[in-house]
Amino acid sequence: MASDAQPTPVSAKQPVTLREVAALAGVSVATASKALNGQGRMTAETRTRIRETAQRLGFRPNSLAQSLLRRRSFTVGLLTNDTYGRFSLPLMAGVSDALVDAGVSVFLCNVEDDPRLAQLHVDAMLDKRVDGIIATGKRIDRHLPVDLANLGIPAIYAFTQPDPGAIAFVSDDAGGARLAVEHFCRLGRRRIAHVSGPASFAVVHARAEAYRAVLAENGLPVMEPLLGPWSEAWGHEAVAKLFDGEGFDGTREKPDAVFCGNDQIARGVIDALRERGIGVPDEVGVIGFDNWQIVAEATRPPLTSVDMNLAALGREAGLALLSLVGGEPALPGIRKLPCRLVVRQSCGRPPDG
Amino acid sequence: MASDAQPTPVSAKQPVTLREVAALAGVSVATASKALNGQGRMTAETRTRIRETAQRLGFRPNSLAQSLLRRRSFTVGLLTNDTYGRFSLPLMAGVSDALVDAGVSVFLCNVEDDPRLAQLHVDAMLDKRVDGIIATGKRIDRHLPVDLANLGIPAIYAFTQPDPGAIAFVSDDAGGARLAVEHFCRLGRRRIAHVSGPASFAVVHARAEAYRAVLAENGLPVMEPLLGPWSEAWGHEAVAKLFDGEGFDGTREKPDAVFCGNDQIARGVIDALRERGIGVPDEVGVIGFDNWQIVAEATRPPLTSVDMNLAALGREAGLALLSLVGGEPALPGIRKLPCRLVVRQSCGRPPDG
DNA sequence: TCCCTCTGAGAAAACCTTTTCCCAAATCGC
DNA sequence: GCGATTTGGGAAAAGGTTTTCTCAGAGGGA
Repeated sequence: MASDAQPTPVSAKQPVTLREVAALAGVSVATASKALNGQGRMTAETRTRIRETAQRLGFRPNSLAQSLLRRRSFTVGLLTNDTYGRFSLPLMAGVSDALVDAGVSVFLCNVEDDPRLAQLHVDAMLDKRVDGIIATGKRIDRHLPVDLANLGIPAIYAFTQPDPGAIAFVSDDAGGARLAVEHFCRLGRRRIAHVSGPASFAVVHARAEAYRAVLAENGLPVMEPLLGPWSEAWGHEAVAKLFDGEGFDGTREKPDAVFCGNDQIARGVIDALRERGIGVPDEVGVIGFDNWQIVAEATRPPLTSVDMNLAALGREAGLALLSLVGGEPALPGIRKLPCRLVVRQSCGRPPDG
Repeated sequence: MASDAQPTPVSAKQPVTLREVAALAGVSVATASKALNGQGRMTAETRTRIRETAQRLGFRPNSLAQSLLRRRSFTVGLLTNDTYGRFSLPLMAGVSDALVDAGVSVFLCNVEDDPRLAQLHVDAMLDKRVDGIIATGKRIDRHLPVDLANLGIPAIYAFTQPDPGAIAFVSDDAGGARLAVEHFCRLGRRRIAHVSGPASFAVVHARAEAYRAVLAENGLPVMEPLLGPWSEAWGHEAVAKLFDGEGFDGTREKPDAVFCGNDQIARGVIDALRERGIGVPDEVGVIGFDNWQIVAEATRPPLTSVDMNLAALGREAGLALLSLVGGEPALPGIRKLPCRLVVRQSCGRPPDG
């Protein structure tokens, strides 16, 4: 059939087994296995002959058989309830990146918020003997609808509420807010407002706390954060409240900076300011949160925003799971990963730029 | 240890094997297997005793062992190069949905546009004996950087360029464009412009063709489509060209409708029209493409848009792969799935609404 | 020459389940 | 009561790999 000096292996319809390699090389499967894995003792000649035979046949070991024997499948499950969201994408990419380098494949499990579906997926993962599970979500303060605590395999939580005693990676929202507000301070802004999302989100409070703290540290007036939906429309509305209302801190002064809870709100704020003829960033600086690139770059002017480094967060989670699977001990707890400020043009330039 | 009338099985650290079930039930593994699978012949009493034992121990068969034996892993690989995009998400969710119902798990393979990475993933899938592969992308007219043709397992393409002789599911872009333009016609719009993406995209031409065809069928003037980047900024620019330029079809008449190649362009168009004081939808109707919900709902007024039904497309792809894996024959070729028009407020109400 | 040690390689068990074949006991027909 | 069939259940192979144990032969020392 195939010429016997074939350089590239034919991709066989039926995968070639170790037994076939061994037969063709004239040795036992045991010897063939050892030759290919660098184990055992044999003549160099035997080893290379077996290796060449394997190469020629395009032999690749059956992972299923290996996994069965080793009790390690080099596979993990990735649970998410953020199917349509933009948070899970970079997160998943980060996880996947970290794992593919270690030869570990990732099962994608979209569980929505359905406990039945979640349990279905978890059971399937367990049956397929995944080495571990990573749980990710769209909200830091919400549980996935399934318990991952006593599965007998390690679990890591990323950007979702962990079970007690587990290991979780989340963004440092307070730190991110600090980054934004301190940047405004450095730029000389004095009346910094905060427009954020619904009070039911934990991150809203974390960011608001940090906002207050930084202003206090800098001796600047604090305006009670304006809370509403995570939408452009709310950004518009908030501008009306900020600029038609009582003004800042009881005085009649208007804000010269707005720190927004996400980029959609920021987009609404910027559009509303423009419609009022208020210059951004000259009269009012705006900073968003999430660094949703496609939105941040489409605002006029392009939006400065806090990036949660979700891909990096995913990487960390992946690496942590790997080390857990490898048997290394790790302390439970929540690890907050720093955000970074992506400066574009909506906040103004540094004075000594 | 555990009380022997335990209703919910303890999730054992070490998964319990069939051998243990058999031992506890006082039968051989063969009998135990047959009892649980409804095979073989035995007393009803024996069968229920074995089943209850399995239940009590929380026995779940090891998929690895089953797969090894059956030569079927109930697992498929999902290749994508659209990590950060919004197209792959609904697509992947659709695929996942279709497969999870059949008890099939999905390996997520993010290959970017890196042939090395793609080959790495494909090899890993093959080693893990996936039953099939689904290839998805962010562009209908681009290949994934790897050849899926002679792998010995079935492959289905969804929203990406297939290998010749393969089965692919794509959106019917021409049909989608038809939907939009015909809707404008029904609403009585007479001077319908088309602002779309770069000429390097196949869909741009498909949609432009359909645009021309519908206008011709209705005896309406055709304006050469305006091509540019897929961005809001281009939408702004295009409005300038449309409303400052020569006007429609050589006359000085301005468009009363704009069909846009995606929702971002449409958003730019609507914003630009508002800034010029041109009423949407009263003076000019606007329809977008992609139905990117978060954008479409944030425009003022909310954007009517063509939806490619990507989740349904993913479902179809998943089901097709399943039937291929099941051994059912299928004709190669490209299946175009219909789009649907999601009517919001940017296009105006039907005359006899 | 004899005994011991090393070397190269194979046999077999293990991982866990499914399935085919087989066997002993029980039942049936007459 | 005897041969034929059915019934209930077990033994073993298969799936592909890894690893431990074993063993035959070769070489070395005395």
